[in-house]
Amino acid sequence: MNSWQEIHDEVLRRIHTRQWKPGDLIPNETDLAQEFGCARATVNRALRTLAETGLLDRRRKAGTRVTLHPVGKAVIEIPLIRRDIEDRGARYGYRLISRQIGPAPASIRAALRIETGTPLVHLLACHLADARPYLLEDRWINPAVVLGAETADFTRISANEWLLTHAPYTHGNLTIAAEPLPPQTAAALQVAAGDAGLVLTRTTWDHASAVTTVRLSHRPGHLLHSTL
Amino acid sequence: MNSWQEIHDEVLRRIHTRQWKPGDLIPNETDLAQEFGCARATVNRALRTLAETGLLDRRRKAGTRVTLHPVGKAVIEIPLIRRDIEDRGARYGYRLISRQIGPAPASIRAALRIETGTPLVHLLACHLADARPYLLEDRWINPAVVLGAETADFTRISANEWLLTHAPYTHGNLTIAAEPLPPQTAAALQVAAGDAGLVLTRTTWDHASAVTTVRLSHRPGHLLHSTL
DNA sequence: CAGTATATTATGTGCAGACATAATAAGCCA
DNA sequence: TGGCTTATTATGTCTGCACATAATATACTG
Repeated sequence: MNSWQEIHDEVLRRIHTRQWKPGDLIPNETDLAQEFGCARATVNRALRTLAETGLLDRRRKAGTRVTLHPVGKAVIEIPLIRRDIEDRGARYGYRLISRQIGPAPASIRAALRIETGTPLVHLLACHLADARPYLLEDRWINPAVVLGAETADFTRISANEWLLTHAPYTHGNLTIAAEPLPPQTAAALQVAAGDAGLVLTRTTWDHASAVTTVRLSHRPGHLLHSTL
Repeated sequence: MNSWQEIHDEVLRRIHTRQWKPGDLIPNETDLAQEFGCARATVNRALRTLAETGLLDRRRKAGTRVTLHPVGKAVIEIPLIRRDIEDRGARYGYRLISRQIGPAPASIRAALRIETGTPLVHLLACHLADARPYLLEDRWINPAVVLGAETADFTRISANEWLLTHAPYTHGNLTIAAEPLPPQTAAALQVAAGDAGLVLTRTTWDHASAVTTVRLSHRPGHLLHSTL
């Protein structure tokens, strides 16, 4: 027992078998290192990893205890839409519906924390799986931050793909909602208006500057999948 | 520059400023350690962390390169429902609607990979925020794995809460869908049938044994939030 | 020239020791 | 007793070194 993985698994076993119950204080790193016959750094790596997954609570001086109410963390991977579709075994297709440059409505300006009058690039595009509408991309790009956004040819390459290589971001946020699809969206997806669709809204930032905000509307029945 | 965080940030900066572009091979750990004036282990920690977030691709002997198409990873935290509601500043309430023990329908048996005839505990309960329905919990528990599930008093404590301290799990999965809420669900949530609701379905396992599967139906308009 | 054995190389990990840091406990003084 | 200072303790991290492991490049052999 001298690899951090083995120690990780052993500690996990003790938590699962309730040898160490939620709320319990577990032995300190030095003692565990002695028990397992390894260096303290090795124990540290194992416990740190478990703390990152939320199973352990660690505080200097206070010690390490088993988390009382662990919060499950589901990681949702958000791949390139092309990849997403191809990974499902379908042929990828893309069609630009509209492209405009001009001022944005208040809701978009608020999301991007941008001043009135700043012109944005607005794109509406449909991603197809086996020639059937798969999802609608409604995107606003801040050309003041993303150089070349005004001149890029979005009829050939999707903004989703173009931005990945032309507009790095430092952070962002994502909201997931179930919404009755509005008429225009439903029409583009070739479904009935008002059907329940999964809508992801994502806004990304480069430090303090808003890069882009996008609203991805999926067809009714679409599932988002993740492991715990 | 001798902490792994500083090195992490500096490497991140070089990726963001495109000093190192997607697909580029970056210097090896030994060289970076020399450049930054620190130990190789320190560089390793920084690069390993970046690789975990998906920004770097590392392979033995082949070296480290900037990921060509980084996959965004959104972490969705799934807290105890009580906490979720209380964190939103509302008063938590809970009401058990029904409790039955018996055989499960085929769809549930399939999800849990359980044989015909195995009796399961079936619960239907409503979680309230400020006395208003917040979400409906439709749960099936495998009492062969979860000791005490048949006798626990679910009128006082929600299964959501009880299981957390009585039924540890090793892994599980989660699917997120937008669905028109069926009449019974809508009635329990006091909304119109057919409205678009966000439905999370979660199944958890203890090694090879299914622990429980649950369907959480949110009120229309509910948002799931996450950072990138 | 094809196929296999061997060397090389970059990352992955372990160890012992040291110091840093945060949080608590103990001691002290008014 | 209340509030401040000081010791103690567990985790956090860095260093220098060693060896393990995987993937690739090179040399060799039939």
